[in-house]
Amino acid sequence: MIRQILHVDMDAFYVSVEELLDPSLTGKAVIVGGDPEGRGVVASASYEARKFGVRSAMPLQQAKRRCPHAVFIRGHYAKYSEWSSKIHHIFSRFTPLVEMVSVDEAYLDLTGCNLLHGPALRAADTLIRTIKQETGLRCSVGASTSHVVSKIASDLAKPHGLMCVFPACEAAFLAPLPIRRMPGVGKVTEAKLLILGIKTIGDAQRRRREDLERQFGKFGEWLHRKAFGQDIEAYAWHDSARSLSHETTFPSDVADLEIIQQALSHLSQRLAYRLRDHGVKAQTIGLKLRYANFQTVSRERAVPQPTCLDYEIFQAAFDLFRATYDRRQKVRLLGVRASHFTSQPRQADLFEAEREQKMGRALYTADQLRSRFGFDAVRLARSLDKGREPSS
DNA sequence: TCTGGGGTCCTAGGACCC
DNA sequence: TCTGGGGTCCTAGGACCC
Repeated sequence: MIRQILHVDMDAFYVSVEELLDPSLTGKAVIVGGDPEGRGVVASASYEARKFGVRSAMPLQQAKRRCPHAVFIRGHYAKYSEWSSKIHHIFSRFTPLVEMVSVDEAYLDLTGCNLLHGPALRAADTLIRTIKQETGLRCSVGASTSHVVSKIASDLAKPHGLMCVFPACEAAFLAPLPIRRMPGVGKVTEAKLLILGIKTIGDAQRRRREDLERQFGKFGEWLHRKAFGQDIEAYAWHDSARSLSHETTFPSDVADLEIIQQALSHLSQRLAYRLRDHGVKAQTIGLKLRYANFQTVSRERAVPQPTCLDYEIFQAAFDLFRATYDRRQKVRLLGVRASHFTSQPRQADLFEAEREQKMGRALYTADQLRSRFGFDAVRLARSLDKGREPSS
């Protein structure tokens, strides 16, 4: 049976949701990301803003220079998730085999669904219309026999388009495209490939697999296969997260230990809250530290006992910080990461068990409040900002 | 130009064990 | 005294994606 894979990509998703929330934005240059004077980057830009050269991941200050009249919006991320669920729901009506790769992107496996939805091209067309009709959102779709090809096709179809690559045409379709079009080939890899004379996907097709493998290891073998539009596996698909993290970039670089401690505490609390929400404990806690000069270091360490407790995570993160920090430099960013999850209960002596139970009760109450009123409704002592009343 | 925040995966060296 | 080889785990860093 011939595989039928659709890749669906929402057009300017965040901006489009903002337009639904506030129709007066429609047709304007809109940039979601935050304060244009701050240190953020563009998360999503309307097509009107893109006319001025504004792109995703561009520093907001630069976007402001290119498009001074744009409306800058911080972003309503909870709303984006809601709309993402609505879209997911529509996808599920076409096939049970839906892989949401991010809030605004999914693969649909329609293999064997011909009787239900007709040929892939028709099914894709119906899908685009249904989404537009039921949500007001627009999307682009790629259709082919594999994930890579459909992904690249939907990219070329943007905005609001549909591109179908018929069976046995995959390699010929890919051949003329620049190698950078291949998902997984970024700036760095592109540069390495160019040195070897691989400018297009067709160039990669003409190399011997063994040569690519010798030069690039596992990646070389991967590239050779993908260049012909072949997927072995659908996706490296995990239903549970492998790591969770929070990080923050300060509005301006910081040397004050008090502020650093507060930030680490706040990040630890957010992280712990999410670990409990996922029902897991972390065996490894990590710290990310970016200096003013953008030099970035990370440290991680296995903790004595798996944990999901605010204070223990903070302790671990702060220990790593003290062992790592170079006092001569100011800090731009701090991050805390948890990984190596276990759902196993930990062994604790009686004293520990009692303490943890008390702690657990307090945190349970805090979590309840947070899920109703938002994370910052409850703050533990260390991250209470000086001179500011806690919000509850 | 001045570089977010949340993730995943891969590589490579060293420790450690058999 | 000089010296294996393989396997796995841990940690740090980096490329990439949205």
